[in-house]
Amino acid sequence: MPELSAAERILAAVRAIPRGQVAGYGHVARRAGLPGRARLVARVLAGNGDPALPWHRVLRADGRIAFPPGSPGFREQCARLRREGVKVVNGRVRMPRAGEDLDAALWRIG
DNA sequence: CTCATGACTAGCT
DNA sequence: TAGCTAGCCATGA
Repeated sequence: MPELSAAERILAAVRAIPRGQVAGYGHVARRAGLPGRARLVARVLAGNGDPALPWHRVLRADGRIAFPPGSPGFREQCARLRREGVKVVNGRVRMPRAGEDLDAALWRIG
């Protein structure tokens, strides 16, 4: 039998993001052993059914929220991030200089 | 099979 | 920073 499915690994990677920190779709995919599958990560998140999943900690590569500004998802993600102390300005998260040693795929915020 | 769509990226201007 | 382009990948019509 196969190991964990791609979706399972992606969900695990998302759950591994510590509170108050965020990661990009591409980084999550890489962390899940699926390099280049950022869009797959998006699909999985869109179809997840776990309310405890910290999906709001996943952002686009440029630090922007992936939902259209003003949409329900956008506002929800914004609210959740702020609740964790993450600064969100204009639908974008303050990113540290994208150092190369961020192989942890996590960006410290504030 | 082809075409369109999307919670994506990287590169260039 | 912002806008545009091409590439990418899974799904569904």
